[in-house]
Amino acid sequence: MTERNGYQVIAGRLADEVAELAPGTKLASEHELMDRFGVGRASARAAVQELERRGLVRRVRGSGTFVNRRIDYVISRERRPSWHRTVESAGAVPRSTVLSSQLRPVPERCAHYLGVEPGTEVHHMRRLRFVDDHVAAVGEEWVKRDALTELGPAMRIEESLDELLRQMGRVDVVRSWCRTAMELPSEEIQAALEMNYVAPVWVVESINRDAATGTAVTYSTAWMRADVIRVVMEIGDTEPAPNIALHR
Amino acid sequence: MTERNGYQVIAGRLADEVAELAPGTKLASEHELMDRFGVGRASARAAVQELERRGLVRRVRGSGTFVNRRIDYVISRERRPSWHRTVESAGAVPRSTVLSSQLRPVPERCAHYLGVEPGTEVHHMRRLRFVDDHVAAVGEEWVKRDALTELGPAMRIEESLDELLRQMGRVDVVRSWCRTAMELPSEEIQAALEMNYVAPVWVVESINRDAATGTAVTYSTAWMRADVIRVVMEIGDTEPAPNIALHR
DNA sequence: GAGCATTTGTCCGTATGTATT
DNA sequence: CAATACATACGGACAAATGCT
Repeated sequence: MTERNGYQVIAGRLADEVAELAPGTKLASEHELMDRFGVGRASARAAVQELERRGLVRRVRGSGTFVNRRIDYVISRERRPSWHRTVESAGAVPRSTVLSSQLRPVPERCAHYLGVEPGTEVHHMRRLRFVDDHVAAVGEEWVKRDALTELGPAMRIEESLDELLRQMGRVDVVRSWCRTAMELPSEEIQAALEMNYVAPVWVVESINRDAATGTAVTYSTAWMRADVIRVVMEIGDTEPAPNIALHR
Repeated sequence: MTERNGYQVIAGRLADEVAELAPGTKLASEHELMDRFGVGRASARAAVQELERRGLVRRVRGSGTFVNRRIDYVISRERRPSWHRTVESAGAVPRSTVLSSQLRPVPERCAHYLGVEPGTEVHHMRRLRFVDDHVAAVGEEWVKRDALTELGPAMRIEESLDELLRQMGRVDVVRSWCRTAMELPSEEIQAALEMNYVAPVWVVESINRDAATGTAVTYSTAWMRADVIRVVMEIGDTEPAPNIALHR
């Protein structure tokens, strides 16, 4: 008698093992799991899919199953989130590419946020963010022209927009408003995030304003893959405890 | 020629249909889908499971597959979230039950939050929340004794703790700090939420303080099923636009 | 570039278990 | 008790992507 099996039991066992492995490590293939646990392919497969649902592994057709790494992205009033710093401090390799950068007339909703007439030309930028060369997020940013004369060449570097505005434009940008939720992505976003399946993604909208004048300067929306990023959002005037371990 | 199929295509078709149906409506069974789309059980099943992953349906063994309803739970600095009001305004039926209510010595972390000695006796309460008689959330609340002499009998009613403190205790409670994230639930929480599978849940921690004195009065943690509740979190001093339709 | 083995993705048919009605 | 419906499982097959030769 081997033991009572069931794919849930196998998944639990594998989950324990995966917890001990470094991100990127390759797991046993479905065939190997079949032999190891004495089950059919359906069960072996179901177990690994269970791990995928839990966000513990990432599967690549033709290649294998790998231990996943998820990064905490903390959003709070005070903190200025930097993609590179966040990813690096998690021990991963950050990268970002500029997909497009140009002047564009603002769509209606954005115009409202920035407090300008719809159709006004503002800087518009799309960026892709990577973690360990895996697509993690796409973002869209709108910047009023009076905050910055030109955006294109300056943004070649891997810097945050806030940083740039503080240096190039002489604006002290502070977060004015931010909303986070999860949604099913549009097909466009899904394609940009290279998701070949439908799953909820984080949507982070934010408005930054000039600390001096109080007027809105940038509006941005970011879509983040939930299997790569875990958004943690904090509201509050007090930092309650430094030693909170949220995710074991 | 019928058409090219694939469970993703079937799922897409079904998703469109489900969008038109009222929450609670029963879907066609897997057998019926087999006949309708001319596929095997595996494909019909995969399609419906896809809808479940998207949060569009809820499946009950022995009973069937039903159109799901997900409720937005908005957390912001200003707003005092009321379970009953939130659920009701979404057109659903709220309910909550008190699992336990007693004086208990605070655990370490909570003591730190409330600013009391570990082991001090405070009110402790566990509540279960329902939406349309489906388990939606479990919460744990800690209240300092000086804010309220007795908690038990008063909380039989379906009211918010904030409300009670404002009436019984003469305390004006304001949200001081709040953190939201998603985590894989512990087995205990999973059981309380009646989840027979493992999936991430919302974790909302918050500290409320007396507006007058500024000292912390309550600390609470809530775990919410992501298939029932969608947490939206807002940080900000401005309400940017009244007409934002987040979820189509 | 072509060819090949590996690995996951999709699908079929069938069967049995288990909860609900 | 019986019918229904979802959950789990087996074995087999081919497709598609990847990586190596």
